[in-house]
Amino acid sequence: MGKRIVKEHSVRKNELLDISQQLFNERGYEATPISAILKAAGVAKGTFYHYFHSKEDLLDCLVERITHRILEEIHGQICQPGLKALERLNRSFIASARWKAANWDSLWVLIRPIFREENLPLRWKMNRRTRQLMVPVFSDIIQQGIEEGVFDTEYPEDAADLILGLGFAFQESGFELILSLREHPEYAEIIARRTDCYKDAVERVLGAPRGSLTIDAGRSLERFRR
Amino acid sequence: MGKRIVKEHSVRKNELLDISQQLFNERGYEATPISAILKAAGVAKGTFYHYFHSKEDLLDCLVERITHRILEEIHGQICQPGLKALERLNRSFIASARWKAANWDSLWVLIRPIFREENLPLRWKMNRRTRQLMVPVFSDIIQQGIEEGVFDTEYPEDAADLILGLGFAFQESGFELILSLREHPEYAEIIARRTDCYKDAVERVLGAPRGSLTIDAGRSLERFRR
DNA sequence: TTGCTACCGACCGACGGTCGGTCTATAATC
DNA sequence: GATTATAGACCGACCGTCGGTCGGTAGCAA
Repeated sequence: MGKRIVKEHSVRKNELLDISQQLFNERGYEATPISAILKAAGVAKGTFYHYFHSKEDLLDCLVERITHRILEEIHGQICQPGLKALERLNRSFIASARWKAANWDSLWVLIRPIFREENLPLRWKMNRRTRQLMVPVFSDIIQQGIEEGVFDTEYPEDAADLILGLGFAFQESGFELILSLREHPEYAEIIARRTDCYKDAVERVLGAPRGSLTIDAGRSLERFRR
Repeated sequence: MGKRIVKEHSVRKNELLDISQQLFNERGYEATPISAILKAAGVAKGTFYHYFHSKEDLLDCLVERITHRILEEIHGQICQPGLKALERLNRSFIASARWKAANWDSLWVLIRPIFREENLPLRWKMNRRTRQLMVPVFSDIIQQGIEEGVFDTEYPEDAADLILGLGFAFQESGFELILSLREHPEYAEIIARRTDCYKDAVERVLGAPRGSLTIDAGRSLERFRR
């Protein structure tokens, strides 16, 4: 008979989310049985289902939490009035990169499995949700940029969606390279080139002047090399 | 005691692949237990594992088969010598669309679940593999286009990858719209606009002249309306 | 005392995967 | 041509694990 420890609803829920996130990072979503979460949390099966309808519901909650944190990070950076569109766009790239860097730091050893195939559902849901949340933001920036005369595109909203899609596509193909960076250090060059290409593509899609954007994957890549 | 029907290796394997593909289309990959495949094929558990290492191995085989069929379709269209780069690119878009149209026709009623979330693994693997197979093809075309002076980009290979990624991103965001086309016929306009936007984006990324590409999602969309 | 909610854990059906073994078509041997 | 040997196609009972259920219990507040 396990001892009964009562906690406030939100406390326990966040506890379960924390543990799940960590385990998913370590082993992957599908490879992590609920039982492992229960054991790590010191909680019974029924308790889990008191907080989540299903395993997938847990994943959804996790995605919601993570994406909102990212969004807040970005919002904080670009919401100051008086910023030019280009500056806001660049800042959002930086904020996103910084968030990733911060989290990758705390995870580091655990990070690799995230990119491995088994975490596809998590990554996909995150991308999807991020897109939903970010399209209005980007759309707004692009609109502003058009008015400022630095961007040239017909439909800001669609352009926003395309850019985000482009980002994820870049990310996906980049992961494979990043993962094999240890065995093939020369890939670093390819990644750098590809990032440049991505930056260029975004500029072109937005009709922005060449070199007006700043995207550095370099920083966050350094730590993968060792 | 089931009767024992012996067939040639490749025959039985393709039979299993056909049945699996259909069932996956109908119910989704995860929601289709191996037992259902066995029942539909009139075959025992052991037989299945005689042909496939695991359920995921089956999925991989399926993806391999499908992607190669698409690639053949495209290859057949663009391999004729004497074609200009623009023509080859446009033809590959058309071939891809035609292949989809042909297959969507034969499935039609069954198509919706393919786009639903549960078939993510299949779609993702298909995209990934398609990208691997298509990058050299596109890269080649882009290289030719640069030499012909119609394209302007620094790294053909990276551009090819980005374009393909862009296509999948476009696809992903488009699916949601397509699925809700019945309830909201007005979305057709949005889809058309977005397709135009996508076409424009590809042109820009390639540095191709405006309006030089032809991508019609319209045709294949018509049948979704009813 | 009552009632609400966090919590428990035995239990279930379904699923992916294993395994020892059987049947059959073809080739080798006499 | 009959007999035996070999390979591999095929079988289905069985297993461990997983996601999910359910009837009930402990703690706390009114």
